[in-house]
Amino acid sequence: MNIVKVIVDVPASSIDQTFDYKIPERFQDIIQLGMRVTVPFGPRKVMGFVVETVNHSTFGKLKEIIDVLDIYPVLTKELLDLGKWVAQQTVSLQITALQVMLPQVLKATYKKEIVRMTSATLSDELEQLFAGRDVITYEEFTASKLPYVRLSKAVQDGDVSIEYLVKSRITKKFKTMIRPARPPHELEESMLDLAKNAKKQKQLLAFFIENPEPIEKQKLLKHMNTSNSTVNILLEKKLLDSYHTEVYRNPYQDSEIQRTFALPLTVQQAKVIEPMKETIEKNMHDVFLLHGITGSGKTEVYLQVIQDVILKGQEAIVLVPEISLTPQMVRRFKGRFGSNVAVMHSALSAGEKYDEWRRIQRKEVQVVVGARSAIFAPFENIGVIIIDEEHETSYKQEDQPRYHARDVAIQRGKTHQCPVILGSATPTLESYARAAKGVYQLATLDKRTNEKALPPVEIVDMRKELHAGNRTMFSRKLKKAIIDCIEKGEQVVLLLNRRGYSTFVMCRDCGHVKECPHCDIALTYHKNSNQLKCHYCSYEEPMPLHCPECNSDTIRYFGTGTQRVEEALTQLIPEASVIRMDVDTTRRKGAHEKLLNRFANKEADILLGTQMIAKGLDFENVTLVGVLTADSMLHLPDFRSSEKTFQILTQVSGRAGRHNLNGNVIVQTYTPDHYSIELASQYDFSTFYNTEMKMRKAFQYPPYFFLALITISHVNQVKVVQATQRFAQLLTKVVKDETIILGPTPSAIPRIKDRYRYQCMIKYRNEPDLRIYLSKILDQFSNDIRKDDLFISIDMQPYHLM
DNA sequence: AGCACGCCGACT
DNA sequence: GTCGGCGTGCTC
Repeated sequence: MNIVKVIVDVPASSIDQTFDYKIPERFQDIIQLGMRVTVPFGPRKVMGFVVETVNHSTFGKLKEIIDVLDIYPVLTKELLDLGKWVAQQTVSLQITALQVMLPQVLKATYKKEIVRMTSATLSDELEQLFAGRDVITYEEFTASKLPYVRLSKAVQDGDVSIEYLVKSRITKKFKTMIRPARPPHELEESMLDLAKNAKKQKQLLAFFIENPEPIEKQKLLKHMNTSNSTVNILLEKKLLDSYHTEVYRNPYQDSEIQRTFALPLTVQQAKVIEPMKETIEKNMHDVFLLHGITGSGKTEVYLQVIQDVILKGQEAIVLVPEISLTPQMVRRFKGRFGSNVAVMHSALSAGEKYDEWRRIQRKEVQVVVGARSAIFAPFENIGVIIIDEEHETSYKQEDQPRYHARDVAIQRGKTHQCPVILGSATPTLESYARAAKGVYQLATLDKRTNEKALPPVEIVDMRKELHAGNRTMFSRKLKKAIIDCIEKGEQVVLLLNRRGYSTFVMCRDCGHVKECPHCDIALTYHKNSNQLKCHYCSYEEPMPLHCPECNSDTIRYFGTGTQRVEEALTQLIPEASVIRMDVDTTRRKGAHEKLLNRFANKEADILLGTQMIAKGLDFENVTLVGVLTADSMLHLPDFRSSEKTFQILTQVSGRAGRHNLNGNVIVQTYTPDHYSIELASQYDFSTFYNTEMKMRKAFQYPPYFFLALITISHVNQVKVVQATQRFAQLLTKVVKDETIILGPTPSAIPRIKDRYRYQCMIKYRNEPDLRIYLSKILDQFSNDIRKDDLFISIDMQPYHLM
């Protein structure tokens, strides 16, 4: 085995294959599958992953590996294979699929340097540039505006050389440890030799005689109430010894979390958990769809399943949507499994993520709780994979590789022969349909653990409010309920379903709406800065005083941002104190938790927010949940809009009356008869499922059809239309007759950053080779992509049709 | 993707 | 002759 096959870090479709390299003698015993290496690639030097070791190559003139970047492989054989699978499934590049499995710090960065190779005098220009140094950066050369030929000439003459550097961004954190340098009895002897007044030194030695184990310097100083100098004296006398050791950054201070133990299960929970445990016991793969209403104790089921897996010596992956990965949630897992848990969360710093990842890699933990990308945790003996809130759209990655964590989970479940548990109060139609067909095992929890009924939901018809002369965004009923609630000393959660709504600016005289000059989308008004901003590019401009069209001064902003609701709320109910949660108030790290803590401590009567307040929050004093505009997302051009509306209403309703107090839910809408709103108010999932399935069937959408979305963009509109047309035609030739190809149609946002966007939708039932067709067609466009700046994106099973 | 190489046209 | 611009082809 002296040859390796390497996937190099060059994201281009023509490079999406392995390249063979010889292993030089010095790396023979070191190199392993899944390690990162640097290799020569043309004139450059790039990072690559070793994906195979072989004895011979069909390629003639092999180059040698330059360097090995890892001591331990960063990817297992399983993950290498999984990377290939992900790339195939999502029609993306293998290198992108492998990169996404690793923490950011392991991604290589490249630098070029120009190194002086001779002591002889260089040309005047170069001497000036080097200014006495031996090495300059390539950027310095570019900035000097010297012709490139001067450099290439000097390289040819051997006067200078261009060095390609591959750097990694790893940072490690160290701490100083102190330990006795001699055995206790020798320390005791030394203690007698110390000066009489050396009280602190004696105390320190006494401490180490009692506790000979190494201790962190910081802790020692604090514990002994002494200073650095005392320790230093003892270090100099060689009585103590100090050394550095690496510390993992621990974003959650474990010690403060109280341990919890398995709760007694309800009859339903016990019944549901049985087949799961059996599957784990027998090392079998199966997919369970755990359909459990809010408060039915899904988490306890997860915890006890994981407990079994740990006892078996296996590992567990738990996926949680980004927004519900709150400290509350983390505490539940750390409380049960202590430091045996790693947490993977996007709010962690790059260094923290790397540390958590290494704890997994080194098998220092058996459980990982994390958002989407935690599905790639480098465990080797997985016993269960759990996906909580299975319906959450954040499990689908929006950029390449556009994978869905659920699909990856099932793939890994198959290789590890372990169960996958999908949990939700409102499963996706896709999953529920599979459960109905018997592909997944359906497990139902329809009783709450506290035996309390779900809070009653009241629908308020906002059209009637308007007719009755109420022009505010609060119905009379909701207003009264809020006041009553606050009077009783209880709290309110208000959901502003803002998607599809934003604060756009319109002239009341002529109806002119301010749009972004680079994107076909209305600008959004930001009150703090009094600026109009585009949410798709970085464009911004000051809020105009007069309409640019008719010069009228009646230009105003419309829509219901959380800021406006807050203002209206304080006007309507001045005595209420409000905490507002949206992207603006939660941008800062930790802000999210702070706001929630303030609300939990009853520092405010009302928590007002967007989607992010609908998930998993549990406040015992909340008895009223209000939804201001239930139907705001219903009119979006998205075939899942009914499903999403049903989900969010069900989720947020579950926030009321979770404990001793009884809850109430008020839902305001302009379309009270819509089935998603009506059925959500009755918590009737199965009727919703049946109704929605009929719609999906009629309109040929998932789960009856699979989707693939091709989006093509270019600055020239004609070119985009032509390219999209051609793509559709090429595809039509190869697919089955029953497969539907729609388009070219302009995308929902027809222009972003001055690029026109057209798309083509593929609806299919059975096209085993579709991905191959797509990549072949993509190859036919390679010239346009490379030279003409054409951009083509392929999204299999898209979530957003934009 | 990046880089070299080669050809061409423009400019000194 | 010198330089930049751009099309082409290659990367184990």
